[in-house]
Amino acid sequence: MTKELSTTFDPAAIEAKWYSHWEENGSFRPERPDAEPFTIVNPPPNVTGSLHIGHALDNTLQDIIVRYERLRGKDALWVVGMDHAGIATQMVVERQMEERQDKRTNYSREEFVQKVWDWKAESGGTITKQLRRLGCSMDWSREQFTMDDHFTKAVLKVFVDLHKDGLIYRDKRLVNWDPKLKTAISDLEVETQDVKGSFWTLIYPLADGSGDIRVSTTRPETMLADMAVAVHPDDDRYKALVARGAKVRLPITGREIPIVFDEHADPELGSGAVKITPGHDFNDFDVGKRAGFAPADMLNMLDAEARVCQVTDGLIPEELVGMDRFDARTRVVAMLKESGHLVPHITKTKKGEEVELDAEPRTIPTPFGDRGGVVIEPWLTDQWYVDAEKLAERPIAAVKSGEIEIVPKTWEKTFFNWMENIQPWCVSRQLWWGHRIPAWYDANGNVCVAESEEEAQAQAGAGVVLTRDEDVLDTWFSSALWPFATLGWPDETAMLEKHYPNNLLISGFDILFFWDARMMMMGYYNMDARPWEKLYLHGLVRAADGSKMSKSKGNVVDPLILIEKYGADALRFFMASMESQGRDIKMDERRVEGYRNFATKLWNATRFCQSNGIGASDTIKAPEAKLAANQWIIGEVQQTVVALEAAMADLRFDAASNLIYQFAWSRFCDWYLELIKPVFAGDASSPAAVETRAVAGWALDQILVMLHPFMPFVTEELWHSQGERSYDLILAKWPDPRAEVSKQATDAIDWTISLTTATRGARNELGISPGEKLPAFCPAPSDLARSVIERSAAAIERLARLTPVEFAEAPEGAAMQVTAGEDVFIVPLAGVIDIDAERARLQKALEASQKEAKSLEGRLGNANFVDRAKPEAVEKARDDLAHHTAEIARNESALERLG
RNA sequence: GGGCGCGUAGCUCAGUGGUAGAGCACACCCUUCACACGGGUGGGGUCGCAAGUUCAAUCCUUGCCGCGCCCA
Repeated sequence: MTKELSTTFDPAAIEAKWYSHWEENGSFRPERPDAEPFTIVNPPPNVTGSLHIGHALDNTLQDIIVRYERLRGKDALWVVGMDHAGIATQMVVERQMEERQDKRTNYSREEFVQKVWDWKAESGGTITKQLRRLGCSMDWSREQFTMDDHFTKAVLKVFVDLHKDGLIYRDKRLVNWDPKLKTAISDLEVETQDVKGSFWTLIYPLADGSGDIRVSTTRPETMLADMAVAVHPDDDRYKALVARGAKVRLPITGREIPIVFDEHADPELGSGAVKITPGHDFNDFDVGKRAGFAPADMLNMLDAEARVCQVTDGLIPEELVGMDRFDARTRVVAMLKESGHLVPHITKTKKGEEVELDAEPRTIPTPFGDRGGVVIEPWLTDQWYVDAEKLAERPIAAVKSGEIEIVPKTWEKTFFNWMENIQPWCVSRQLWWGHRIPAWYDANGNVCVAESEEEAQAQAGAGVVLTRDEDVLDTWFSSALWPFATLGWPDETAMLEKHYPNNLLISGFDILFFWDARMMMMGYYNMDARPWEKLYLHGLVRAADGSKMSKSKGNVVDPLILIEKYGADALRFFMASMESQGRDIKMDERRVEGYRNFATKLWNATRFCQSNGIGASDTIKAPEAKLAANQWIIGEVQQTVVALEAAMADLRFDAASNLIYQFAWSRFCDWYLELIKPVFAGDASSPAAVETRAVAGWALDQILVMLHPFMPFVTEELWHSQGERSYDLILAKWPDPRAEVSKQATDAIDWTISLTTATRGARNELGISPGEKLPAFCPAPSDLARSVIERSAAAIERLARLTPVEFAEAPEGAAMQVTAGEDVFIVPLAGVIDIDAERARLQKALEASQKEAKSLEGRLGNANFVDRAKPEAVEKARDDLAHHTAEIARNESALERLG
């Protein structure tokens, strides 16, 4: 029994109902122990996060794939969970504390961490509810969190293993330091932005008073910790100075520093000499090391908040100590100017007047922390580093050999470029929220790395007092374990056995390095196998004007609002149909609206079916069909399934969604339903009506199944509205028509369609009412035309609105002419027709054919073409020419008849 | 500076070595018994520019112009 549908489709009314139905019934991961596994892990959203449009895209694509594979009978597992997001989460909780005039350091570490857990319990994980709104069918029963106990166990093991293998080590070197968050961050978390700045030139007097040397810098305050001046070894200007061991006496501090040779100095740039501050600049650090300074001896003039602190030689004037780095810059420049150690920059105004500036204005590429948003300070500290270069070897080889496929392939170059030039990965963070580093130190600074304090103690020996490392690990260190730690690793579980390697990963290209590449490294290292077979990278969702969406610009589009307006199905379909490989998606709300209309169209088509007794089909195989229209739609279903499967195999979401859209609307609704209407006008129990109800019900079911991955809600609702079902659509069987369709039948329908279209066009141009039924004459019908008209006069009457059609010469008089295939129909319209309009119409068609024919003749007359082109191309040209030649004749005789 | 991508109808986008398509928008017609969130018909594009390869280029090659992103 079908269930009557309301006349309008209201997405909101059905979405919540079906989602909870599926979830409560365990439909997202039914028991399929013997089925082939299909596994995909969801990029774990931050526990602090809420659903933005990028998540909507990413998760829609994954859900389409998972629902598709589930329908195809696989044991489809979509792993879901959240990331503890060290910095972001700690920031959220600290900000809340600030609002209450409270701060983290008012609490012990344990107390603070407990507060974070409290926060998570209360307000974390908003996004998990929102993913449900989108219809995502992940396995919530196994929801994961990167701070779960078993995850912590995995993280500790990886750290200890890497340490044992020498792939993780502690080192003193410059790191990217975020003075706002007071933690180290990795290279990837630094964003370089161009900032308007200045380029100052300083005068450094030689210590022996014999002259001076000039250096230029964008960061003059660092001169307080300068340890050398470098010049190029081939720079003749300075060879003598270096040879006699000349030294520089720095202004302000009075420190005496050497002049050294180093390739880093560029003779072409300014004076060719550069100041060297090994403790505060990445290049200078290397120069300093080459000049013989040990990292431990490098001067450090900034504290964790980037305020000036006293250096070990105590030469910074007291008035500067405690100053913020930018205030110190201003002050140092003023002091240098005052003492005559600043070279003014002379420039001309637009009017040509000379002016003197303290510095040359310049655009400076400046590093910013992606979280804290402040300028990053290269800072000398002890941190833990992962030997990324070593871990990158197998992922590089895997992508090269095709063991891991990156889709679209264009990303491979970017991947190799980064992986082949990878730097050590700084993994320690000076935070409290996260996986605490499993390293313990004795009083002398000796380190023991172990999975537990007991083991560390055992390593150190009884009685030795150990202190645990205060730092936590980079959040990406733990999320890199996601493809296997979520399956139970390091325990050897059945889940792990069955679902690792995963089949596919879908992520935005923006986390290719942060996450995807690191999953590859960790997958090979810990599992000795690729994390997934395929990596699909999609683009960004941009604002309607093509700009990046950002809160500060105020141009973000909230996916939940779109869902409320148009329904989750419409938003999902939009995402899928816009997702072509290698391109960003520009937001276009009109399109979302269009896909809402599509859902409504399908809804109404189903209502039509119901009103004609077309209900749920009970067969996967196509029903037996004799009628041409029924055979035709079965053939169309077959073709659509094949094309859809091909598109899905290639991860062409746009092609896949457009195929099902076109089939449902342009084939099923526009033609098939119209073609079968006459069948229901007669005896409802006739064999034709019985057959048609069976085929129509079956075809509609196939649409629902094929569309389900894209529009899960409306399809499930319609599925059940069609009658009793032995299973929900989410767990239905993928189409498998297995039918033979006669060419005669499909030709008949194709011909009917072309006759209908031609007649409508002619009527429209001649201003004849579209509904008016007209008699027609077909003096020389083809076999096809004769059989269609004899068998399906009702369809011709209804669609082309031609009746009766006589196989005879048309009477004399004004008439319009339409053609279908090679058949000519003459429709007498004496007294009604506008002869000039018909003449113009025929003339236009004649000219179009003449133009085509001329071009084809030209091509066929070219011996080069006939000899060298592919035979199919030549044959097609000949067929086309024959067709156009016949068209010309038909139009000419029609014009003749008009006189 | 290096790398990548894009430029096709008014807009958002597909596409193929054989003279171009979709959705929306637009124009006209239709309140026909599923649907006006609809039906029908139509207009609209020297496929960024130039050269080359080819019988044939929107598609392949090179250069240029414009736009965007990533890395240094």
